[in-house]
Amino acid sequence: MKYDFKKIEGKWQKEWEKAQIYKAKDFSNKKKYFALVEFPYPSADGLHVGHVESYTAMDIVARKRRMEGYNVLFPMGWDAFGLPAENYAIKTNIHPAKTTRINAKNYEKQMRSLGFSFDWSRLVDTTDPDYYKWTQQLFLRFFEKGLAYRAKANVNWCLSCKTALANEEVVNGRCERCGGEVTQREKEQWMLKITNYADKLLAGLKDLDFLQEIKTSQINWIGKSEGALLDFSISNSDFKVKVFTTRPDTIFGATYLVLAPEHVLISNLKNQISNFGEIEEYVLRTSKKTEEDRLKSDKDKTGVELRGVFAINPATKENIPIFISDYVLANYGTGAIMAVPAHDERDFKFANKFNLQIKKVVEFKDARIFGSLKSFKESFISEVKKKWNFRDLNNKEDIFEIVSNEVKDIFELAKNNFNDHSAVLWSDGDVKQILFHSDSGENKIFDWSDGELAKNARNYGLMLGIKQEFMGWGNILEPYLEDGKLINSGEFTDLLSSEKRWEIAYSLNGRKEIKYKLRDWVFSRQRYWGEPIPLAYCDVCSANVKSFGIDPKKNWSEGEKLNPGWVAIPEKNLPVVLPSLKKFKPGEDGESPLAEAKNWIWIKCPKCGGKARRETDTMPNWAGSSWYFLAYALGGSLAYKKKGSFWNKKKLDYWLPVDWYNGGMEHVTLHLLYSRFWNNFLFDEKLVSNPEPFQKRTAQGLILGKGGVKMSKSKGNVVNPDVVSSEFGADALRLYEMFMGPFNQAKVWEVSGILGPYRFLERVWNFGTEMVSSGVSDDKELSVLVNATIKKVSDDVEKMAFNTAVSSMMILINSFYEKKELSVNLWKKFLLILAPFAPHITEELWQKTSIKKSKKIKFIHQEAWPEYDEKLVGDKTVEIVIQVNGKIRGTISVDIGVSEEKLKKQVLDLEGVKKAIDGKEIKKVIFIKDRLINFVI
RNA sequence: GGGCAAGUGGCGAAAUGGCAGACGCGCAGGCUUCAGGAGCCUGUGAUCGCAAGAUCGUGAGGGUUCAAAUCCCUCCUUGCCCACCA
Repeated sequence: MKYDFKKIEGKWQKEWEKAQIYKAKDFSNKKKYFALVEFPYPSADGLHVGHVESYTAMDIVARKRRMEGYNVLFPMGWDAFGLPAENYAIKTNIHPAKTTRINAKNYEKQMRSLGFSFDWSRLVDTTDPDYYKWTQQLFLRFFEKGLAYRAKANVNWCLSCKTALANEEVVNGRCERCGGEVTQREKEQWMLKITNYADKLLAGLKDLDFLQEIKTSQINWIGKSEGALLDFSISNSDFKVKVFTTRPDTIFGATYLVLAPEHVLISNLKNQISNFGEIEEYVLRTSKKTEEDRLKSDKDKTGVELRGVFAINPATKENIPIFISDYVLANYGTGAIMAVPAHDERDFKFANKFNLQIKKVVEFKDARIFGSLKSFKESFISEVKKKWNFRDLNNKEDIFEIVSNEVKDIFELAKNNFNDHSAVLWSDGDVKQILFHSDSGENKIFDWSDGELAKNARNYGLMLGIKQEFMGWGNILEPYLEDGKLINSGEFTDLLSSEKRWEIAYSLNGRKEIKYKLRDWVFSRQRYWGEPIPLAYCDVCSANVKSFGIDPKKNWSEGEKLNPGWVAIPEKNLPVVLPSLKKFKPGEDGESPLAEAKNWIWIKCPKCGGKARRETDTMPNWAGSSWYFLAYALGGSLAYKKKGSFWNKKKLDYWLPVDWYNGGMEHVTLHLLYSRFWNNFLFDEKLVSNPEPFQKRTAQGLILGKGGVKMSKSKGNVVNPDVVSSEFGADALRLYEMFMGPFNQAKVWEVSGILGPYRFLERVWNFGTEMVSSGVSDDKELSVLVNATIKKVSDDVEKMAFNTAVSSMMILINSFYEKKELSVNLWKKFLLILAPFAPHITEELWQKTSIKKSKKIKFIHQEAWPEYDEKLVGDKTVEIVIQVNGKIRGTISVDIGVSEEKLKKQVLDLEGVKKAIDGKEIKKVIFIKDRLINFVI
């Protein structure tokens, strides 16, 4: 009988669907397991092979968990708001809701045909008004608690289209559509105060089982840094400049200040600045700078000095110049820095360009001693290696380095151990000496604090890449960025910079301050195809809030107090449904397309009954995906479409947190951070019981097209999973994607690669239909191998080492073929471990074997995951490697657990070993039980 | 410029201190077949050798170790993410 995957796959997909075996039950005696994959944006192109990779992996996990007796929730949905649907609508005038519906249907069909065990009854769709009603309601919570506020933020602005652009629409600083120039333009927008949660989002990571690189990217994005705020007075003025620095210990080396071009001090000091015209011009120029220009000017720092004014360094009391430059950002820290060119790379570059004083205030704590290997006798090298941290720097001159503060001892040792080459040893530490053994046989010691002598020493042939500042002469060539010993620092001189960092700050009336790179989340988009922001603006209420201040009788929420005039649409009027429009294009003046819906905009103010205008901006894509996992737990569309209360904390408590979340590496910063932020906030609002939504998070590697490049329509290298599965079957496609390579690494799609897994399935089919019979009893060797494979596959799935799991099953079927027959018992175990990977073929073959069916259990996917017998995993005998001096001279097969003595006798009698040892004395024997024996001669 | 990965046969890769190249693709040969982009079997890192076997071999160089693809140092290359974050 031929392996007819088309017939088999369709048949079982229908049967499973009929029996509803993947439906998750709220509450159960079984332990729950929530397996989550990122829900896709249903594009017109259909499913991508990258989706298939992620879904197959988690499908395997979900199926295995069910077999292990868990109550599993493995849901799917549509993250359907987005730019492509909107752009398509602009082009064709077809409503995005319609295209979305068609695309989603196609996605569902494709996913079903691949046999994923999703619980389709819980499907969610972010563009469903019944869904985004809750997205809006949750947003209003942020608003009511004062976590949403209006502020000016930059948007990408196309000068020729006169519209705001999404980041995706800006390509190399130009508009994707018309190729016009893109600049930044300020616009008032809604912001979410994610920075309030910066600390929680950082601390919360600690106990989570995320891949380390994912944690790192979250940590870096939050970017916590601890610094000091310090005041610099301005000479002849009452104004002060506050600077933020992480290195207050270097303040004695602060030789100038730099302000961001937007800094208020500039206008405050207008009358005292003699070159104000020049300053104004610079400010104007930088404000016009596009992203592109800034990239170009990366290397070359620009700036202008504020002439006529000076700041006073609070540590040295010296007058220092003030500059403005766009390398200082207005919206980080205080928008002003103290520049320490000797110890900061950017300040160093700037100082060199403008010829400013560079003052060194920190130096290396230990001595760093360099020498040339050729200069010293073996005895010196071996002695030094024993006592100190010796590193061979592997320059052509064989330079080594020792980091130590025992310079004197090392020099003492060196004196007596010269070769007769010219010898070199130098140090930049406490003992500033150079030992030198000249060609004429003379030993000389130079004190290098004496610049002249040291220069002479150099002429003897000492220059082997010595950095000049180590020698204590000449200019500083590069800044020293690390901690070390303070110099030129008043009372703190000779103390350690790391220990005195805060003391120095406090002594100058500074205070500690924690800053984050993380900025508040710009939550407005000037777009049609997103959730309307459920707020309205009312002039009367604005005046009321402002004039009454905080009047408790008026019942103003925090958000309404924070944003005078802005009032929430009441819950009973949600959802605020997107009005249908004729034109979807963003407005010419930077307004959202919704501003064109004249009938929709004007409403009765929910607060005072007057005239109010709706917010016309919509929410960003990230909104709907910030809580979709909660919607699944709450029952999905069936639940949110039903009247009555959708939010059910008992269900959330049961299912959350997500036990395992897998998705793309491209979403491990923003989406992950945003959804953790929402969940943390909902926890504070007592709407959920865990601050952290995801217990474990992993990521798959990209699947690339030919030549290792990203798959894209324009390159014509997109692989359609439908085409592959109609030729080789869903099981073969699933297996191939798991077999391709390490799950978390980027992999290149190779058409011919699928043949291996396909042939494997054919072999499984042929063996199962022809060579398994009830008359055969368990073969001993095969029992052992089946056991080992169960263990291997069980472990590998947990590690996401799917490629080696598949290969171990290939090895197993190859061994079955070698024996030419197999017992039903072992065959069933094999089918069970293969079932999560290839659900259809295993179901068909399972049904063909003589199995007991019960009312409850009809399918292989309802059976229990096979256990392995630890005693049967290994063989009774084991191959031991025999080495002589680390080289392999043979192997020997012995009983497991054999002792060193016994093995030694046996091994030394072997011809090959005798020959290798050649009668020499055995100095040492290394014996690793059941692994290896190594004779050192 | 910064951060994070990764470099192993003709190719995808395995081995995370203990027999480098499992498993698969491709290739070569054999069996079977009217036929095959089918199935089964055998071989397949390089060099030398009829063979047994020997030597070399995991981006380059060095170090630690009885033993290194694996750990440490320096450098090179590629990919991804981020752009002056004090």
